[in-house]
Amino acid sequence: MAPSKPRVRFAPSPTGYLHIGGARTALFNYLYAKRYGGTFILRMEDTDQERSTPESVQAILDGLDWLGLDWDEGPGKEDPKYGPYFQTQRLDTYRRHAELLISQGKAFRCYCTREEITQRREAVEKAKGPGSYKYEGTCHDLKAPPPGKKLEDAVIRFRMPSGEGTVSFNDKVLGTITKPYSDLDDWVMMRADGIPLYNYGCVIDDHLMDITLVSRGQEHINSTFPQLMLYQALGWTPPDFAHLPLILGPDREKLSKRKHPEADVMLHKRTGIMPEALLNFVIRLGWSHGNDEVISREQMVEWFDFDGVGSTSGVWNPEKLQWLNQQWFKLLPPAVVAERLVPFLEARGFQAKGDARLEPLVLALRERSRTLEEMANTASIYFKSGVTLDEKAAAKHLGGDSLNLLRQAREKLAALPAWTVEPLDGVVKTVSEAAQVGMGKVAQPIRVAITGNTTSPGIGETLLLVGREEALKRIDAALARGT
RNA sequence: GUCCCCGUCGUCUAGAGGCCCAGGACGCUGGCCUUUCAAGCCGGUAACACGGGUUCGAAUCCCGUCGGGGACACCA
Repeated sequence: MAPSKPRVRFAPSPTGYLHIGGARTALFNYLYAKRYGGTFILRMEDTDQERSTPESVQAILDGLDWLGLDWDEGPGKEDPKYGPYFQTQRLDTYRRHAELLISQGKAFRCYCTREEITQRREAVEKAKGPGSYKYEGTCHDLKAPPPGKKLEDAVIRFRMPSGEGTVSFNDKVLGTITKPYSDLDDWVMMRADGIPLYNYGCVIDDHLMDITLVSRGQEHINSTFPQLMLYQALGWTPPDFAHLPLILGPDREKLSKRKHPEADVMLHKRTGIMPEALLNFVIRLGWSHGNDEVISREQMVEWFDFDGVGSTSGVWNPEKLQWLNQQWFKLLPPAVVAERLVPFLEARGFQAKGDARLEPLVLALRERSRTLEEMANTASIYFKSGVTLDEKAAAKHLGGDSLNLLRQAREKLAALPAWTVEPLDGVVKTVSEAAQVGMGKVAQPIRVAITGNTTSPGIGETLLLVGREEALKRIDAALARGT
């Protein structure tokens, strides 16, 4: 059903970090391209001179890189046929097409100043009449600059066809959407300085780059109509469109950089969410495949299509994100998780790289942690020297009889030929059986002594992770403290 | 204000006229397991916005109401 070789794109404007909505748009486009053997293009819409920065370009590249969303064409992967993928490097092209449209009477130069337009708009809005402001057509039929104005002062406006008419398109997720000409007006395509505006540059590029399907957020639905008018004026066949449902913040408003810190993709990297989990979470916001929840990259590629995309906006759900992260802890090879954990450990001042305990540590903690940050936090007691005892825990488990049991366990532990899980756990068993008490009576004092607290992985595992020397040292400290 | 989109458990969703007095997942919660905490397993909680139609039959189709969101720039 899909075009045999779709060409899709992700076209962010580099005005800040890569945000979640953008990441999901990129994901969907990426998956669609992969699924149908097409091409995924990255195009930088850097025409906003005030806000675009090289740092933002880098931030977006870094974000996509972290998520593993690699592009086939774009910055660093130029294709000679399509030219540069930064809009500011394509200015000639926009100018050329604008001149063509002017010569055909499909666009015109407008000399109204920004101030004048703003004034008129405000007047209309104040009047509280029905409808919103529409350009009055002041410069519609000018053949030359009016007195006191120069050709270079003019912006270029699109000329809406006169008369009745409607524009419509069949959206791949929303179905047919129609709008009457009367809702549209002569919009600005290009500023006097030759910088194209979104609706203009976007169309020119999408067509010239042979884009077959434009998938973007639903906030762009209304801009599709003027864009369609442009395709028509240029005599070009428009691509297909697929408008994605929005992602909402906890306040149920569109997830935005301004109001929602969680909109920053890299924030999640910093808090220890893994890309597999973030992608998994984000794809389930607005797309589903039956009852599947935990979905791998391979399955996404195999299953994704726009017919699975829903039309209702989804609310950001941090609990589910964390749950998914834990699922991925358990799905990924321990070595991979360990590698990702290292920077978090190092940030806490531990020399973790190359430590042989890393993988056992992941194995022990992945069922008890939802983020790498959390894992690193609970891991810190295995890297520190010595331990601070929790008062309540010590009071409960390091008194009288418990101390005796701990002493017995300490002797057996010290005598062990091999410091591995089974014999370690065996000590708890032997000591408790000999003393005719439950295993908890023996395990808890040990646990408190070596971790300072009442909760940890299994005693054998914990002893192993702390290490023979350090464990005995901590037990001795606890023993000494009790006497 | 105008235009556009949307409306199934608190949240993400399955559902494309009878399989649904609505299924899964997160969360919350009861139990089991158990040397602690988790994890796991078993169970519970909770929804078709409302009102009219159409139909033998509607969460599914139509209309209206209400509610939510988005867009209305020489930003993208």
